Amino acid sequence: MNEYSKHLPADERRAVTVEVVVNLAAEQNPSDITTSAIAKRMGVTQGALFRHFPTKDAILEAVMTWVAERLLSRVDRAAQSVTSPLAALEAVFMAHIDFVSEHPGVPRMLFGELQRPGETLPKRMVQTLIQRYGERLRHLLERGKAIGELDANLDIEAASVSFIGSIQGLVMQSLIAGDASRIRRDASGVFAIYRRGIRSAS
Amino acid sequence: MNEYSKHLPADERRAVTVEVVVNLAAEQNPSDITTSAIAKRMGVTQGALFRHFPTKDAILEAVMTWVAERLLSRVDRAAQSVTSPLAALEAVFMAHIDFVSEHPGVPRMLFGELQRPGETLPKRMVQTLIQRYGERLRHLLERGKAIGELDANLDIEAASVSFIGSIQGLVMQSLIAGDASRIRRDASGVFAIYRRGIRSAS
DNA sequence: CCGGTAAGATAGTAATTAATTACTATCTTT
DNA sequence: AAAGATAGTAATTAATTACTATCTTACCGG
Repeated sequence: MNEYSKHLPADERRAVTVEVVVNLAAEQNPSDITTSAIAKRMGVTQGALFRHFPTKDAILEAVMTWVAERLLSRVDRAAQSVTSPLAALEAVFMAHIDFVSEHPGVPRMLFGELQRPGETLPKRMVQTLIQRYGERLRHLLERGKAIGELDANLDIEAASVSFIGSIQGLVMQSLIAGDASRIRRDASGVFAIYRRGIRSAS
Repeated sequence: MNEYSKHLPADERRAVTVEVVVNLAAEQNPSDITTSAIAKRMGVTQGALFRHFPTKDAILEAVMTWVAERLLSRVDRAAQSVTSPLAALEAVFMAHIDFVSEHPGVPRMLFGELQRPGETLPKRMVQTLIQRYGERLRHLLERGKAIGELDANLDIEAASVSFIGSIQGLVMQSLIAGDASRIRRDASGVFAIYRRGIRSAS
């Protein structure tokens, strides 16, 4: 009765599909994931996938929905766990790091989607996700500035870009080292520099 | 007698090929660049490519060599233009930003290569490039620490990752906005936060 | 227990990919 | 100007891609 049994109800099959894509993205270039590879990993024939999704892009859409829900809910939970904006930023950072440590393929999928030419739906979903993520960051940064916790002259936009960039840098480093566990190990050191860069002088 | 004329000498043809790949990478997902697309852009048939390169990967190798030479020489020149390590870091940052502004496809190609499974030669070349880049950064960071320009407790490794991450963050931001010129515009603000994060308290 | 249906298998399609072939056009050298 | 070398063409290859049409099986409510 595990998820590898044949003849799953359609919604469970779709859920399994999404998980498999996320797992495969951790192992290879996300844009090279084929429907055959997905089906094989599920223990199902390739054609069977199209019982549940009209196109491959529909699969990617489902994955993006999955990512957006999981990531944003974690980030929001982390932000609400503390009152200080600066502490909230750190909690968000670590929650994000936890997320990408568990799912190393996700940031690479997002980055890959952004590079696709034209206006695909999955690409739009990624843009929306990062935009919403950025709003939360800017909100925290503004609050921190207002209560004097962050530098009065802080460039909010640059701070938001740097925040995401710090995570992206950790992801890239783990790719070079070929070691996903590096992300978590180096995270606190990287955030320490970032914190020093944005907080008030006092 | 321009570069689009037919019947180029082999070395010129190879040089043009590399340039075309770099340009194409700015417009689409680098891992989706086909040999047909490269040939078409050059005004040559697809098969002609294989007169000058044994495989597609050989083309990518040539591109990586091109990138490594250009990027590292620019970075070294920038670092030598000033004596202060902190000023050198800023000069390197801006030189790197200039480079990716002129060649927006390059950081995406590197990132994409790193995601390929197995041990391809182009992938190894990217790892070597970034490793050599990191050595230069760590050297500057150590020097800055030694002369008291940078924070005495600075985590060199984290500072190196953050440096590259800051650039990666700018690249990602420009992808989301679909506007390569954003990289240059936001660069100084992002570096300002980074500088604040690493320099000594005084 | 049985009949209908949802889920999967089988076996295709057309398009695209990198790479190879036999041949031709164009330079270069003597 | 002849002859050899170099560079490019056009067509074709096998493999792989996303997707589809048809047949078969397993499950579930009565």
